[in-house]
Amino acid sequence: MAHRTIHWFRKGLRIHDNPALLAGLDGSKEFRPIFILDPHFVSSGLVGANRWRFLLESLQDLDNSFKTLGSRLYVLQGTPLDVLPRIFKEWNITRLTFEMDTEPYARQRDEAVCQLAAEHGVEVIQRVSHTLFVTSSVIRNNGGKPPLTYQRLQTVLSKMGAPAKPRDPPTKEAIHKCAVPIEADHGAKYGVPTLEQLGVKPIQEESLYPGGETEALRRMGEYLERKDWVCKFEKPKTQPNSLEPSTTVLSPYLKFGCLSPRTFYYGIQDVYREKKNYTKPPVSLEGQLLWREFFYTAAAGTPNFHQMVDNPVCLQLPWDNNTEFLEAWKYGRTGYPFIDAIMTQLRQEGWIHHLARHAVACFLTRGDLWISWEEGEKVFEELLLDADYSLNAGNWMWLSASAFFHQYFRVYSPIVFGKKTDPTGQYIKKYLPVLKKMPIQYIYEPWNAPRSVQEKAGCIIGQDYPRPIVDHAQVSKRNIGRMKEARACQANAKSDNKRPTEESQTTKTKSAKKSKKMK
DNA sequence: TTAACTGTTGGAAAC
DNA sequence: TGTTTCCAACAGTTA
Repeated sequence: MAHRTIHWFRKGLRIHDNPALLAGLDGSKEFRPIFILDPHFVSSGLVGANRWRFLLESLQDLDNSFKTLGSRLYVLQGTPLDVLPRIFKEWNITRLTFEMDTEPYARQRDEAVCQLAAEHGVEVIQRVSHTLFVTSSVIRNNGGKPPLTYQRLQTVLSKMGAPAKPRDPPTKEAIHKCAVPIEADHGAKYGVPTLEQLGVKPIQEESLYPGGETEALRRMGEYLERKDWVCKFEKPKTQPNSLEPSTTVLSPYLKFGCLSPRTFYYGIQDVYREKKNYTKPPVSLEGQLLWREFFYTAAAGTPNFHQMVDNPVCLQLPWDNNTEFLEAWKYGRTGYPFIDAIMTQLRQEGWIHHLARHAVACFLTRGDLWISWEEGEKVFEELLLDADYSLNAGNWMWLSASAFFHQYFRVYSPIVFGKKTDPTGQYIKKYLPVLKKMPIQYIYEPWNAPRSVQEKAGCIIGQDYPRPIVDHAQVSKRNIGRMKEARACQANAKSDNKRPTEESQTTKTKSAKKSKKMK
């Protein structure tokens, strides 16, 4: 039987290595690729202008690809649960294909969609291609629990063999034989909307990192050509504050699935095969893809991964509520130029280096402001082009020493850390032009500049640029103490919970004595 | 010539 | 994928 199929793009905005798309084309007499855009989502403020633009550019690129293959992308406006039943009927659909998504929101949505499809007699095909491995298989191979250390993940993966090889994009013939003829008013009815049409005001005039599969593959190719660089890549040695990115900036493309992780993975393997020596995970380029896999697997196997409460892997901490501090951090007004420059780059460009994320995340949470990592998670979710449920939550827990990472006394200094790779503060001057004339010996701590120096630099601290909102030396010390206390408290609670079962033979008074001793 | 002093470096430990 | 402090070792300087 020949199908009338729609392939539903959500992530996976690409035609290369797209097994669900290929499955949709197979055995179809009618085929339409769709994307569902919910305009109500625009006003939610959850997605910043830069990422909206990235998405629209990616859709435009997808539409162009289908054009050359003899079809078009159908962009439909509304919610999936409204749009899908309508087009099931209108187009007489018999089959729906899409890429598997492990995020809780997506799972819930897809479950409802599967039910809807069943009601309409529509067959559903899902394929995994957003991660290197099938997260549920990794979890199964680890005894039903997600690996919670990188080492453990590597052990489990070593038993699972290599990731599946990427699939070729569909041929023109494969599409041609089932593409529905495009109507003259396709653009008006199903075209990709512009930013203006969505009512989104751009932050930058042009995209520093344009969205789309074409740009993703170009960018990947550009970096893979630098074979020495690929083989010598060590993430901790790359710079958080270089004027141009010191890493690939492929993360937004992986987030939206403009680039297949498997295509990138095998691209890296090809380079390694040519050279004798190359770096190894976790610091290598391949290792970065495995970090992504690590957090995807952890998130897929942990309830409430994006929040502290009812999240079994997350340390429970008594964070402060402090709107004033949070706003200062969010808008780059902490008075620490290194922190403020990073937050400015994030807002303007939608991408900051991994270690820059470390610096500002540590500052917001356990280092300085003692504000919940969930607040930072929300800000990153809005502003990052590569904002990704699993990686965002996982890394925020890591940096706040709430999960995965526990050496809470390792605190980044908002003054010292940036100096190592940018002693003259070029990065700060680029993003905070108000400090352009500040002499380099004061650029990381301008409040120490004598009044005459501030005047000469045209930047009075407390007037043209804020005074530091906290004294790092003071608050970081206090926060380490709070962290120590919270961890001791939790350790006690844990052993108290365990005791009755462990010592079921002994009397209650004995265990009470013991718990007193421990304090 | 050398003991005493100063400053730098690097490694370990503490936070 | 931290930073600071402390101390020993060492080199250079001084009286």
